[in-house]
Amino acid sequence: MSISFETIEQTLSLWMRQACAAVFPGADLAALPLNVVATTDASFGDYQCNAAMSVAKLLKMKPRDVAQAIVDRAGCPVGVERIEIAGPGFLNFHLSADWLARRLEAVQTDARLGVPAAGQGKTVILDYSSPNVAKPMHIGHIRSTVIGNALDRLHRFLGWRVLADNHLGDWGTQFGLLMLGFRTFADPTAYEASPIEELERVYVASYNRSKEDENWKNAARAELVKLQQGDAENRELWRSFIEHSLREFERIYQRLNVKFDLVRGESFYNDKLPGVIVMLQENGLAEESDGALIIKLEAEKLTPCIVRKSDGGYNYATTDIATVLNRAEEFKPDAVIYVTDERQQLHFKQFFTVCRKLGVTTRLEHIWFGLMRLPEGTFSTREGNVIKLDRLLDEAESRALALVQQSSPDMPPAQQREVARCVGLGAVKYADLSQNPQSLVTFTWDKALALDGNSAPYLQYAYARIASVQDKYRERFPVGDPLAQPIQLADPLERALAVKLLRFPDIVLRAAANFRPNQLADYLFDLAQTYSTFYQNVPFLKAEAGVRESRVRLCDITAKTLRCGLNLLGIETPDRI
RNA sequence: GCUCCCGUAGCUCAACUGGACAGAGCAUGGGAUUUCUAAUCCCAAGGUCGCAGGUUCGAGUCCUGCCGGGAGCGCCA
Repeated sequence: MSISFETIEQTLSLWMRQACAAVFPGADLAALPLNVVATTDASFGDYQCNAAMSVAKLLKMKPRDVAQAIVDRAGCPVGVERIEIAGPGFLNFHLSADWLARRLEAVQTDARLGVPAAGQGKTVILDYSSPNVAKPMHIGHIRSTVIGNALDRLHRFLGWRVLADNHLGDWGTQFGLLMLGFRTFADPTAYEASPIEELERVYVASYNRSKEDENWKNAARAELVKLQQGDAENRELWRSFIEHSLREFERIYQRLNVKFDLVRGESFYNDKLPGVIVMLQENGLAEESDGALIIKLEAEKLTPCIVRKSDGGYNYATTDIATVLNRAEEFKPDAVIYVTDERQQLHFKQFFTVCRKLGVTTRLEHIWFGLMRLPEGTFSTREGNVIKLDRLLDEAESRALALVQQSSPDMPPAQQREVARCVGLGAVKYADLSQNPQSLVTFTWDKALALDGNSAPYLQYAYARIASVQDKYRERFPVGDPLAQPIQLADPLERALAVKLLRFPDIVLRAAANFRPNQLADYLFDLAQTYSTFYQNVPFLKAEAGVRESRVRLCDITAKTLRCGLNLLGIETPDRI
C-alpha cells in the first residue's frame, strides 16, 4: 500500500508561510525564506525555523517580537506540541510523541516509507559512466559509475522516468593509433584470451611510438580517415573492438549491479554532425578561424568552442550538441544530467551555452566530481599506472571474506562468500558515495576498503542485527503480532529514533535535488548510530508485552529505512552478516 | 597570465546552501558482554574553520586581497 504524504518539512514550511501571511497581512513575504528544517541539535526541539529574523528585517521590527507575534497569534500546526522562541528569534518546534507514533505507524505500512513521488510525470536522462572503448575500466571510472547510478536510483524512486545512457567513447582519434598498433603489435593469442588488456597494451605501444615517430603518427591519422570514410576492413576492426569492450564493461556493470536503459556511444551521432554544423551556421553562431569552425563566446567570458577542426573532423562539442538535440526530440526530457570528472567543467559551460543559443530549453546539468588520483599523482592508461576496477573489487571481497570467516565461522562457506561480496562491494561504493562528490580524492586501499566506522558494513551490520531481532521475536512469541499494538515513544531513545526515521523523506528529496548522494549516506550513518544506541540501551524482547511489540515495530521501520536507503545507493543488505 | 575547485581535530571527512556553543569516523586513553549479533555501545581528550580585511542581528558558508594544493584554458575526449 502506498499513501501520498507531504513531508514534515513541507507541511511545516507551508504552515509557517501561511502563519506569517496571516500575522503580517500586507507584507510581501513571497521572496523570503520561511522554511522549517530539522534541527541540528535535539536540545533545539525537532524542527526549527529562522523566519522571524528575515521577516523582522523586512518589517524593521525586532526579531523576537516577530517570533512572539507568530507564536501568540498563529498557534501550532498539527502534530506540534509547542513552539519555543530561542536566541535572537529562532522558532523551535517540538512534535508531540503521539503524533510521531501515529505517523510512524502509517510509514511502516507504506511501500514508499513516506517519500513523495515528486518526479511523477517527469523524465530525466542521466549520462554517466561513459568509459572509452578498448581501455579497461579502472578506479577512475568508479566515481562516475557509482555516483551516476545512485542518482539514477534516487530519481527512479522519486517517480521520475529515468533514462540512464552510457555515452561510450567509441569514436575519435585514438582509433587511428589503436588500429595501426593492433595490426603491428597485437598478439592473437593474448587478444583471444584477454582482448581489452591486449588492446590497452597495443594502444600504449602505439602511442609511445607516435611521440617519437612522425611517420607513425601520420600513418595512424590515415587509418582514422579510412575508418571515418567507411573503409570496410577498418570498420570491421572498429566494430570488434567495441564488441569486446562492451562484453567486458557489461561484466563489471553486472558485478556493480548497474543497468543502463540506453548504450549510445558517440558514434551513434556521427551522421547527425553535418546537420549540427549547418544549424550553427544558419543561426549565425559559427565562424571560420584558422581553418577551423568555431563559436565565439566572448559575451559569456568563455573561450571559443571548436565545432569542426581544420581537417574537417568534428569535435567532442559537436557530438554533444547533436546528442542533446537528439535526446530533446526523441525523449522530451525535463532534464539531462551529465556525471563526469572536474576536468570537463569548461567544456560543459561552453556546450550548454551553445545549446541555449540554439534554443534548447531543456534543463542541462553538469555534475562533476573530483578526479581520483594516487598518492604519487595522477594516473593514466598511457602511464600504465592504473588500478583496474576488477582488482579493486576482488580485493574488497577478499578482505570482507576474511572478516566474515573470523566473526561468523559457523556460516556455510557459500553464504560467507555471498555476504563478503555484499559487504566488500558495499564498502567500495560507500567510500565514494559518503563524501562530497566534488572533493579531491586520493586513492588508498585502506580508505576505499574501510570496513569499520562510517562505512557500509557498519550500516549492513545494523540491518542484520535487526533481522536477527525479528527472527528471535517470531521464535519466542509465535502468536505475537507487532502491528496489532500501537507504537509508544516513552523512552527518550525511542523518541530520538522516531524523529530520525521520519526525516528520511526530506533527506531523499534533498539528496536528489542537490545531486548529492552523500547527504543520504550521512543520514543513514546517523540513523544507524541512533539505532545502535537504542539497541544497546533499550531491551525489546525482554520488555513487557505491548512495549515489546512497539519496539519491534521501531526496529522494523529502521530496517526498512536502512534497506531502502542503502538500496538507493546501490548497496545490498544481507539478513545475516 | 586568465578561469574553476579545494584548504575544517594528529589522519579521513560532514556541516541540510547565511543560523544557535563547528559535528562524525579512524587513531589515542578509560569503561561496558551470565541477557536481543561486541563488525557494538558509553565516557574522555583533541579546533585561532589556510591568513588578513569587509558585508550582516548572525559567516566555515557571501565579497576583496594574499598564501598553499588541484584542474582547465582552439583544433584530445
